[in-house]
Amino acid sequence: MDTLAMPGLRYSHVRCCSCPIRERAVCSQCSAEEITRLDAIKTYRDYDAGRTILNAGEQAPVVGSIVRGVVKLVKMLPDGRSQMVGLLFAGDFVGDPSRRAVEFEAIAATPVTLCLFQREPFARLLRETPNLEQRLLDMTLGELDAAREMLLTLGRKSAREKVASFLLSLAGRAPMKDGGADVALPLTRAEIAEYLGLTIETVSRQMTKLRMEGVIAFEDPRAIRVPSLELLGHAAGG
Amino acid sequence: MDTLAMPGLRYSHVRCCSCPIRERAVCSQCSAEEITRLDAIKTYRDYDAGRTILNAGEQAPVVGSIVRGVVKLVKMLPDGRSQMVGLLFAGDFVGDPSRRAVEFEAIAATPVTLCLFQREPFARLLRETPNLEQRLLDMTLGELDAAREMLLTLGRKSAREKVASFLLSLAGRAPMKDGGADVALPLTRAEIAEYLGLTIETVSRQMTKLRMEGVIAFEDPRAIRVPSLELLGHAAGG
DNA sequence: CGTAGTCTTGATGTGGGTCAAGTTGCGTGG
DNA sequence: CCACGCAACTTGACCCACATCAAGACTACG
Repeated sequence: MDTLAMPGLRYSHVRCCSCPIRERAVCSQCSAEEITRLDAIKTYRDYDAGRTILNAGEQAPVVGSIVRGVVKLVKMLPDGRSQMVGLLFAGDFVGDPSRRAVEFEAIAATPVTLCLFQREPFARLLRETPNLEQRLLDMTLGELDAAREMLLTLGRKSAREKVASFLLSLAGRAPMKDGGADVALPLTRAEIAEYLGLTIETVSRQMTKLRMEGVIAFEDPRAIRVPSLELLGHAAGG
Repeated sequence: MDTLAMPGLRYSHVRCCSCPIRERAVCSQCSAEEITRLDAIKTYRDYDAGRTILNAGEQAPVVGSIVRGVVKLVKMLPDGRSQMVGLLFAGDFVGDPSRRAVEFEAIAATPVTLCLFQREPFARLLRETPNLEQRLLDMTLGELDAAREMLLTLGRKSAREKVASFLLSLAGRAPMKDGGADVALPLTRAEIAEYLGLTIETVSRQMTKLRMEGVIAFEDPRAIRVPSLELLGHAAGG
């Protein structure tokens, strides 16, 4: 397969020791010897924003760690309605190493670099490497917690609280500057709506309202400043 | 502690080999020798319906398998709004063996029997027993899938579809009788509403409507008959 | 300079929440 | 045995938050 001929799908190589997610990815608890074994079966791959990484219903041929960028997990109903069911960042793990087929699409929301493993060899290594399996279990429990937090948000929060909650979760990852946070939004309004179970228009209106009230300030439509995390947290419903 | 003095909290003992969830619980992949080690640290405990098993915010002292009954996981907002974020059945695992504090309450929705382990000894055994850890990872991935399915339901489905989806998921566990399913509802209307992000009244109205249309039939308020899973599936939005 | 994508804003409609009343079934006590 | 209280459930009337429909502003790009 001539990958150079495929737009938005490029390969590159990085040694694990200089990998930006070495400290927090699924491999973070591995010994030097274990890292060597992982190194032997890994591939780096780049995806353009919008590109599909895994298809719903298929048994994914690969799993991997996000080295850079944001990946969204999207579920669809037969009539076309869609709901984002996960949002993954650098260090997070994509795919299911057991035989199970994923029941959602994984799509690059921004330009993404993955550290990919063939599913089968990785699953075998997983079984032989407790450090790897323990870390994956821990990360999966973390994902489960995050999904449950989203259930509360989708089930019980108002549109205003949903938008504030989303911005707050991003602010938690953003660089702080004199008491506030500068947040670059990795998602379009349509994607935020898809994430929060709302429409584009409602998201836009709530962001405008939060801006009017001074809870957030806009640099441009895709970048906000949060002067007080506490204030935003209050708008998020506690 | 004199447990006999505590109403709704009784101890009993069952040998693992005659345990009803031996084939599907977290211990299902364990060897006879590993089961012996689990047996040494396990306790059976009964809970009356409504009793709290784990408190939100606490580092749970125990984890365990559901031997019998239904456990609900509930998250609360500071102002009192609450959302069920999980519904667990016989064989399912309750609690987080890693140090993380659970961020929800686990409550017995029906009379429940748990096979309990002290968290620390179990976590240690987990690290030394790949069969146990692999099974727990697999079960956790299953829970994550279920949570993501609920995200789609809460985010995008109508009240009618939500109720139908809930009944359909129960029908999947219920005994079949000539093409249909007889479903005993383990939850009150209030709990169903808490699960689906609705109010009691809306749940009641949608159930009435589904009954009028012949999608379901009532034995009594807590038991329904589903003549056609396909019909119900259609009402659930596919 | 035109076209397309993103975002905002306004007008209107509706699904489901809120409030209120009533029914049913059950356990408790007279 | 019935009277009472309580919890679960149902049903109706009304209302509002958010969806829908529509239009327009802004930017990026060929």
